[in-house]
Amino acid sequence: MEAIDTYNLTKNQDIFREYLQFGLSVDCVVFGYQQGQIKVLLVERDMEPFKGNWALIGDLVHPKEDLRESASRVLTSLTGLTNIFMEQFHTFGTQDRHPIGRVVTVGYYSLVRSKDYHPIASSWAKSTKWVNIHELPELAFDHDNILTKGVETLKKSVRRRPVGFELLPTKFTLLELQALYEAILGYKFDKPNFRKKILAMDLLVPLEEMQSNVSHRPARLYKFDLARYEGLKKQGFVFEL
Amino acid sequence: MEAIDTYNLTKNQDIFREYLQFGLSVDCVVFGYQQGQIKVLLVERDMEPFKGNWALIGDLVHPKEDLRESASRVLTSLTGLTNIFMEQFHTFGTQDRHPIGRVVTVGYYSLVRSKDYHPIASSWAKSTKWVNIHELPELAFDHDNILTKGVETLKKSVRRRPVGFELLPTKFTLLELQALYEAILGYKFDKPNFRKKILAMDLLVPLEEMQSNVSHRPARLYKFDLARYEGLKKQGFVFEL
DNA sequence: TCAAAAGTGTTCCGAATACACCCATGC
DNA sequence: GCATGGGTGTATTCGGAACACTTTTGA
Repeated sequence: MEAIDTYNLTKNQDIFREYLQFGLSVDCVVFGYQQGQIKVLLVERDMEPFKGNWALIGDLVHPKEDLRESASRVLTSLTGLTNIFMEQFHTFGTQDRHPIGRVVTVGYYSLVRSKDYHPIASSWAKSTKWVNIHELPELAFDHDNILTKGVETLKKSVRRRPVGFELLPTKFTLLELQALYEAILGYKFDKPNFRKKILAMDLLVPLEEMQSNVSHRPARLYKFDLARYEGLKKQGFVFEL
Repeated sequence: MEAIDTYNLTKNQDIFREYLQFGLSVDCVVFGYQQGQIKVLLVERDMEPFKGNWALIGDLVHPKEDLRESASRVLTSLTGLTNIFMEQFHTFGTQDRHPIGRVVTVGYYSLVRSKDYHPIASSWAKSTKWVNIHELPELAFDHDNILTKGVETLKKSVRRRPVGFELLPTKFTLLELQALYEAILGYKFDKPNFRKKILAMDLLVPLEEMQSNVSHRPARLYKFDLARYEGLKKQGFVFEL
């Protein structure tokens, strides 16, 4: 097969037009943390194809819109939240992934604090729900694929970057943090060792505030020191585990 | 701004057509290792726009072609090589990245053994060359961006996965391997410790063969045991450093 | 006083680091 | 012999794993 010049088609608009036939969308794997479980936000489709099926939230990219902007719009329009952690992880572009035409989709994953989230009614979603990532219904299109890859990405990045903090309320106890990591990674940590390690990084600020109304010794609350993290990162520090 | 239903436009082909206006391309950051340096393969553009500028190798994705397939085709058509290591790393889609229209590009990076590589004449490339990643000429389009991100990706993945082996000839000495890692990461390793660590992983097979015609004690040659690596990986082993 | 979780300290082990040193070859 | 890189051994340090123990609250 002969290669087509990637970038010079001015002189041959016909060929160019032939190649300008792709649809582009973004799909977001939105993670939340509830009842000790990592969950993902799904929407129920209200139209064909895949009517009644559950799907990731996503939309076609507008012609005058950057990718990230588009993903951000999708998230905001459905959750009402702005400034959400969001990162591109993979692009899916097999020919047959969309029944209507050639649509390539860019996958983003994002992390939201469940308490901040209040779903917004939308023309394109019948309903939404949070689903445990191990108890998924069948998903529309190739969204199973996308979701699987998104979960893999989360698992990898969570040990290398303090993304875990995005899922908790701003004030949290060390055991809550530990439980979050355990939920994502699927294995247990030793409590004393986890504490030591995480505190040794000096990224957490102990607050005066304590838990209340718990039938056991109340735990100290901490918050994440983002500014300090940014500073350390510049000096070559890498968060790990 | 109102969200458009991502996936159901059957009933509204006009709107759908409006959104099916994207061009899609792949660009490959091809790494090679020569004279102790990590280099990247560039082509000199022979047409406008950016005529005379250097660029990454890439092409528009054909309508009936998967993404990976497309990247593979680009590589093979230019290098004659098949079965090259190749991995998607990021998708670039700002509106203005291509002067002719809205073209989104998917970035792949790949690793080739320089000795195997023999450039193939092509209609779309005037000439090609290997360039040290720290002495780059100005690049066409947003290829500087893409390249920077590709180098970052290589640096990250090289410590976590034995990608380094793809760049060396099949038989190599431990110091060659060490030098490769040093070139990629930009810092030195302690020789005894590097040896111990890499040998302890049990991924290298010592060969009977030795270096010859060197004016010092000849080093033993090793080869990478891919089968063993795949096996260990299944048992949860992670290559590191 | 008891359950339940918060929180601390200590020991042990293995891996990473830092070196010092010897070996084989070409010239 | 000597320069050059190949290759080995060891002492030390540091961080992680394991685990025992004390503390504080509500009921």
